[in-house]
Amino acid sequence: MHHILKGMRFAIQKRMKNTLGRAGALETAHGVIETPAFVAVGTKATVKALTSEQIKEIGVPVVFGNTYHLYLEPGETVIKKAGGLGKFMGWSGPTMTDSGGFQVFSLGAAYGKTERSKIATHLQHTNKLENVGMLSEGVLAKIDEGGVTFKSYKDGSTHRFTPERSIEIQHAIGADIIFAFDECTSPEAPLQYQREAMERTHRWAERSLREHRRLFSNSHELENKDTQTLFGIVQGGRFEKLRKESARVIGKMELVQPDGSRCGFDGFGIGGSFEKEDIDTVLDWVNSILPEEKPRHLLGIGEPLDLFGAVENGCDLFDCVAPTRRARNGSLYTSRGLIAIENARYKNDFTPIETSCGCYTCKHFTRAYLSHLFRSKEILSNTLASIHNLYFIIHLVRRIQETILEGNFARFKEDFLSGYQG
RNA sequence: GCGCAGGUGGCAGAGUGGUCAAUUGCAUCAGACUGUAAAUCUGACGCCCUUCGGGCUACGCAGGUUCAAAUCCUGCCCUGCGCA
Repeated sequence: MHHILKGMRFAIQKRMKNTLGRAGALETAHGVIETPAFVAVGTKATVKALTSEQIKEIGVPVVFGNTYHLYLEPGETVIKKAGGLGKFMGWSGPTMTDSGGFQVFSLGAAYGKTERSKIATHLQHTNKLENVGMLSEGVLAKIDEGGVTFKSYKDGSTHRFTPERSIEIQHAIGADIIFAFDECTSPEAPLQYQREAMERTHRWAERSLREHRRLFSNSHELENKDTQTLFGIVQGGRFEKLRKESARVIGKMELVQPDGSRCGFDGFGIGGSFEKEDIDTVLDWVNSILPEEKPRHLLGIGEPLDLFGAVENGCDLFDCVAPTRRARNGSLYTSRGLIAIENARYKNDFTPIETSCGCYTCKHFTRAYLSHLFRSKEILSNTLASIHNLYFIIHLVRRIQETILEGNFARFKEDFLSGYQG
């Protein structure tokens, strides 16, 4: 039985002048994503504190689950039996899964570090390989050529991910867009290690692609498997030479199919670690090389101010835990910058978080109420704050998309930046 | 009235002669958070001086012992429990 692989349709509708930015539309089996778009992170098949009904109302275009976490619990077979990630969580829109590559970093090199951000602000570069922490005691992830051996952060049990296993799990989970298994390195990793890791990530990318195709050709279940698409991930840290090399290798990586046709990745993830100031530069290097007709997902970024630069430098999709995590920690977005809702000054502030905001929270509740919910640790605080923050960031990116189409992105950016204190 | 237990920083509650301006939790006041080990984490928290550091006042009240007391002694005040 031979299926024609539909592949993913991505249409660029408008390109910005003098930058790499563009607006487009990405078609999935569960709906069209207008890009640029912000992807809501739903690691464990839940956008924390929100129901699928709520995320739909907020306007979330895609939900981003995590292979490692879903594999640990409830296990991919449960999700497969449920009918896939979307059905499992009662979400009818598009879904994506991360490959588990980020956990190589957060459970490996970053494990136990007070500073475990992938965004470095005060980097102390080193040339010592041991700083990567790949083999040290207590670390929960160990990397070798074949894959990564993990210890569960939950019960300490040992598990192993290979590119093939990650893809197999992602097929079972069944998201519309899945990612190749990669290694996200520490921002502190030296050039030599970054090169090693990048080259390994390239070999893993090819194995991921091969396994993805193999599972398709072996599959007797039609379902919607032939609509699942795979993104390859560009790495290379903060090094120009590596980033460009990675973009070239991943961008043109292809397999020859048994029928003679060639297939590469359906889109690209841009991963890894950055110094805050370098993000735009790195994106410019990478996106000038990646095939422009395919979508690019900037992994794990970002904050409002990061998004403008990322869009101008050619990215189409973004996911970030910031809005939901910040929300749960009482840090709320406003057009003038973040506010810490628990601060004493909001105890008697009976205005909404943002008067002009159209979200459910702002339409019904005051800062004083939110402040009270957080201070008294009421569970509703998480939900109301998450609704607001997600709405804020999703609509910010939606405005970006609209203004690109309308041709006044530059104006919108200027207006936003003039008000927002980062 | 008698017996027993006890009075410590906003609260709870450690400490029971020096290393105590005093453990810890809560509360309070700030800060952090970027492919979620995160409803988490960090810091400050008697007063004064510029940070290091230094000075001052403190463990119910008043005296005392001692080189040295939140810690020992005496008296007083107060609280809880039990007995009359």
